[in-house]
Parts: sequence; C-alpha cells; structure tokens
Amino acid sequence: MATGRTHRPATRSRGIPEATVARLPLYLRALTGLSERSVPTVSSEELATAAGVNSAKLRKDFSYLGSYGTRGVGYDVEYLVYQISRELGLTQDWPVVIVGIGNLGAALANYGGFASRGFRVAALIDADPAMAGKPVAGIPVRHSDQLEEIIRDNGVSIGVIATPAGAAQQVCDRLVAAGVTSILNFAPTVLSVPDGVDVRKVDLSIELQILAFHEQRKAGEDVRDVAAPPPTTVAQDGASSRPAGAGARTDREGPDDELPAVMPA
Amino acid sequence: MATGRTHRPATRSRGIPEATVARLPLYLRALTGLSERSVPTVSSEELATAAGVNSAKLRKDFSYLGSYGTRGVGYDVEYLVYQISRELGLTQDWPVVIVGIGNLGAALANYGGFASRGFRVAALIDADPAMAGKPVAGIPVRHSDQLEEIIRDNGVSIGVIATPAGAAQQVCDRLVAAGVTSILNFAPTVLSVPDGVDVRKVDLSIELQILAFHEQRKAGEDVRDVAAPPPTTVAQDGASSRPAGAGARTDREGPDDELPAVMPA
DNA sequence: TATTGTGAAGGCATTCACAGCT
DNA sequence: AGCTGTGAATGCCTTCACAATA
Repeated sequence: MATGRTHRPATRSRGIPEATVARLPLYLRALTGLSERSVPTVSSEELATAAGVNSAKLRKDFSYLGSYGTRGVGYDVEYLVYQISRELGLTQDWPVVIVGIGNLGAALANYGGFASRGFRVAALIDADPAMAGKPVAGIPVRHSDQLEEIIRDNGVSIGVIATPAGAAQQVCDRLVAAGVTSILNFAPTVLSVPDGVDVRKVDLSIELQILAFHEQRKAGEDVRDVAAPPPTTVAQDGASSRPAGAGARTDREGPDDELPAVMPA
Repeated sequence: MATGRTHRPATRSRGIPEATVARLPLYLRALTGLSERSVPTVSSEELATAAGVNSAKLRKDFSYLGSYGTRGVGYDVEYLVYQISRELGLTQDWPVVIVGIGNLGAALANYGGFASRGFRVAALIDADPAMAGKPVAGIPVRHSDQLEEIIRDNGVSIGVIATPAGAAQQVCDRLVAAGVTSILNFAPTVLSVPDGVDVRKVDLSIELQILAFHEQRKAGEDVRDVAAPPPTTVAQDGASSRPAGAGARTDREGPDDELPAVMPA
C-alpha cells in the first residue's frame, strides 16, 4: 500500500476489502470489552486473540483504515474503538424496523447488542391484527398496513425480515418501495431486490447443514476420548465474508420450511 | 481458513472446498422447491438463478461432487437432491440439543427447516428451573443439570447455544466434555474449544453492522427517487462462506450485549 | 527492544471460455 | 443444438517475514 505518510490519512482509502469489513465488528466487540475493563492499550497479538483471528490478518485489516497504532507499543483502545465505529458508520443513528414479530422477531427486538451500536428499533411490524398494540421488548407492535408510513416518518433505511418464507418477498418489495436500501433477511428465501439494495441473509438451517457435513467427516478415525477433552487453546478464525448483491428472479413460492414468525402473507 | 482441521494430506481425495460446502445447502433448498413442483430436470442456469448464484460457479461446485449432470439436458432433480443430501450427511439422523430457551431458543425449536433435513431436536435445555417441564414447540424443556445425561443418552454430537453471552463458554465446555463435537453459537462471544471441535457463529449484530457500513457509503450521490424504485431483476449472489475455526483463549466475560435467552450462568 | 505496517508470496475462489458429450 | 465439465486466467484474501520506528 502506498504510504500516504500522513499521520492521519485524510484521504479515505476507498477500497476496504469486504473480508476486512466483515471483521471490523469482531474487533469492535473485543475492543469494547477491553474498554470496559479500562485497558488503555493493546497489541495486535492480544487483540487478535480476543477477536479470534491471527495477528497478521488483524494488522493488515487495520492498515486499510490507516496507521492507528504505535510501533513498539500497540493500539490505543479508545481511539481504535472510535475509528472503527466511525468507519462502520456506527457513530450515527440507524433506525431499523423489524417485520414479523414471532419468536425470532421478538428475540431480535430484545437483543441488546443493537442499541449499544447505534441501531434503534424504530418499530416492530406484524401482519397479525391481534398483535397490534401489544408491547414486545417495550415497543408496541404495529400493523403492517402502516409499514410505508412508518418507514417514511422515521427515515428508516435498514429493514429486518423475520417473517415466514412465504411472506418475505412481498414484505421486501414493500420495504424497498418505501425507501429501505439495506435488508437483513432471516427468512429462508432468495430475495429479489433492485440494484443498489443490499441484502444479507442469515439462515439457521444452512449453518447446521455445514456443521453436519464436517461432523460426518469426523466419524472415521476420530474416536475421541470423551473422558478427558484437552482444554486446548487454538487460534480461531471467525471471519464472515459474504457478498450480497442484487436480487435474482425467483417466481416460485418458498419451500417447505418456515420461520416460526407470525406474519402470514 | 478451514475449521479445526485435522490436517489430512492426501488420505482423502474428497477435497471439497469450504466455499462449495457452504453453498450446497443453498442448492439443496432450490432443488427441494423444484422437486415439490415435480420438475424432473433443471439446467445449471435455471438452478443457479433459483439459488441466487451464477451458473459457472454452480457447475464448478457440482464438479467437485462428481458428474451428476447430462450434457445437453441438465440435472435430474431427484438424483441431485439425493447426492447433495448424502454429501452433506443429511441422509442420516442428527440429534441436536438447543441450550438456552429464550425467544431465540424457542424460535429455533419451532423452526421447521430442521426436521425436514435430518435434524432432530433431541432436547431443549435451560438453566431456569421454572421452565423445566414446560413444553416449547411440543418438546418439554429440561433443566441444565441433566445436560450431560441427555447428550450421552441421545448420542448428540451437535449442540446449539442460544444462551446469553455470559453463559456461553460454560455451556460450551459442558457440551464438549459430554461429547458434542459441533457447535452452532448464537451468543456474541468467541468460544474456546479443543482441537477437533467445529464452531460456527451466527451474530445478529455483526450482520447489521456490515449493512450499516455499506449503507453509509450510499449516502453520497445516491439520492434515491423513493417515489418509483425500478423493479429491476439482477443476479444475486447469496453465498455464505465463513470458516469457523478452533477457539481462542478469552478470559474476559462477555461484553455488554446479551441474547435475550433465559439462561443465567 | 517491542511491535507496527506492508511489500511479496502463496493459496483459494471465481470467472472465462471452450472442448466434450448427449 | 444444447448443456455440462473443466483447464486456464484472473482476482481476492491470507500469510510470511522484515524494514521501519517509537
């Protein structure tokens, strides 16, 4: 990388790799923990361990943001927290809506990790009229008739879909039409969206299937001595690099599986 | 990087790339949908669209499994469903336990996508005595005192952790000690596990933060015409390739955020 | 001395483009 | 004629290893 040699690179190096972006929240969480324990500085080695990656990767990641460390010393925790927060856009307020208030939607509404990172749950939305008005996590559920109104009034640009698969695409269409440009999708469906809209998907069943694949491979030689599992301590790589592009056409209805949310089409 | 890998040099010529493994469940879901509509065959182009990837990638992925297609025709849907299921290890029964029956745990327990893919919820476990016996999704919740017993009696090798962050490592240790070798972790913590144990992580807050990063970048030129969003239709790449490695040492307690599950340490 | 920041190398993953079959 | 299967090309990400520097 061209050493801008400016102490603080005013030139925002536009090209932060996706893989790096996906790890920034990891670093931020580790740093927050250190910050709460009033640790002033941390080395790349220590921070990497806390975040579950290796130190070379961490240093390379940080090099894309700028030169925020001090050679021979390490990184200033508070300063790094600020820089990463800013880079991720967490210094501003992000109103989000959660659509589909079943068990999963309720879990999300109750999740404390949002508020502490600049995300504010502007509204909970469900299609079931019986739920309207009921408070979940202290926030009254509103009927989906008001979806567009809610989006516009609150300037919501991020939407979370926690509906059954069958309703997901319709909800998505309405969110996008109303102005949402980023969607976190928990429904097991491929969403179709216009260009310029980001979709990220979290699929519970897929993660389990990947585990099953690896589990199957272990069956052979690996007769673990269950009695005494050595409390080893290895470097963990919890990276998550998954691009999310525009939508693919999918005319068909959702498959058999549904998330247990309460929002029929 | 690959998971807590037992480095196996040449023993197994079964070298399916992680990125491919992560997409197999995607193909499987699309194929299941086609199967239910009694579609007999499908081309790589059609299937790729339904799964949200491009066809070259799909063909390359399938080439690692073998030559299951017919040139000039396409793939036999039923045959592919079987082959992929077998490759993923879904033709056998996988008893799983879910620990931490809060909203999220309940959502997981109710999730229909498990049963239909060879996963059987052997037990729901929670530390709250008040929950013991209560049925969730038709399955009675059992107290965590019985965790080891449940794991052994049911031959459980896959565990799902949906507890608050503070309890996750302890639960993880007990699961591993009892014989679990694959863990799906929803708690926002880096888990430390012995070599040979796979951990995959799902982190709700991280996904949102990545969306926020991209959302922030849009703010510049993109003054969306909210009135008429063009219902474009582009190819979407919803791949998910995220390795999960062995555990890193982390002495500290979990950060501020907790999943809203009901399982104090 | 201790630790960062980063070119360079190496390894994967994706995409291209076409030979090979049906 | 149409579609798969795959070498080759390309690009991205990770890891190495060390010069730069507080």
